[in-house]
Amino acid sequence: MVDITFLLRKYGYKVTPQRVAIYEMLASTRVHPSAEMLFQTLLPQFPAMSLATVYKTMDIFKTVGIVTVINVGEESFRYELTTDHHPHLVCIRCRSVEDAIWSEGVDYKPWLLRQFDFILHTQQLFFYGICKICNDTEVR
Amino acid sequence: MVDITFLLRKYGYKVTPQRVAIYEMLASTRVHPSAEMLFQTLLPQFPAMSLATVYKTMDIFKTVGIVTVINVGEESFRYELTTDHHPHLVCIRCRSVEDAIWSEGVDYKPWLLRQFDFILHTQQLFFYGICKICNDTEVR
DNA sequence: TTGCTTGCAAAGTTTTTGCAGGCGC
DNA sequence: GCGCCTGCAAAAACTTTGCAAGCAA
Repeated sequence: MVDITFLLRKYGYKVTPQRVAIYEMLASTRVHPSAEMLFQTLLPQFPAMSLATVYKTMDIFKTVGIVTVINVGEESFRYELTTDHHPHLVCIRCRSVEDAIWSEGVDYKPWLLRQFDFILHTQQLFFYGICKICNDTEVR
Repeated sequence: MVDITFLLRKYGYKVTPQRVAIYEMLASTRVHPSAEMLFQTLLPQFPAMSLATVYKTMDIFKTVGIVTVINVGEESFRYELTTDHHPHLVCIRCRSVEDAIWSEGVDYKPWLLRQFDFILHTQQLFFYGICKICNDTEVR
């Protein structure tokens, strides 16, 4: 957990209610919201809020490094607070995106360097399939 | 290698020069082109061609299963002919996307089912970093 | 007060859709 | 000849940008 107020100031950005609210929104959800989802969720709290503010805030959060952008093949991007690397489980039926715990994660860095002279910075693993809930509620 | 003529007919689609050319384009490159790249490359051959045709053809190819869509975090999607699963090496400097040979690939299917009740259909692994060429030509 | 931020609106990108003429079969 | 395809243009969806007023510091 990051002190968003401290972090923004540290990088020379001003602390505004919108930015704090967007951060708290991201910190309290596991759905990997899109800009539109964030916007809709915050609208009751900030009736005059603009989508542009969400995008501009995402830019700052990306710059500061606390937000990671993911794209699971939809039209729009989704955002999550940056954490240790973990794969995403994307349900091809309900479009949910969940985090997978990656304790048995493989370190591909040496392999990539040896085989392809490729210097690994980050990685994104997406698994597409049917999630537990969809499988349970399947029409049989 | 697929007989695109046969395949299109099999699914009730007509065989047009554009569709064949797009297929051959995909079969002869390793750059994972976007719709725009395909369009620009085919323009000399089909001066009247439209981007819409590229998109419509991609739809058909997806339906038929010979094209896989990948998104490495850019604004636009990239396309490749469907093959066995393999990770993609995305260079964060030159934006190139290369295939990695995945002989030592791990089968995550049992693990995902056991840990998350998740039924794996497909997967996408992206490794982001610096490719060999960029590393060699780096300004030191 | 200073100047970064916001919200609005307009513009920019990428992709989709509708339609009339054209071509595969 | 029939009906799917193409190319064009318009539209849709998402994101970015410019600007005037507002707020953080």
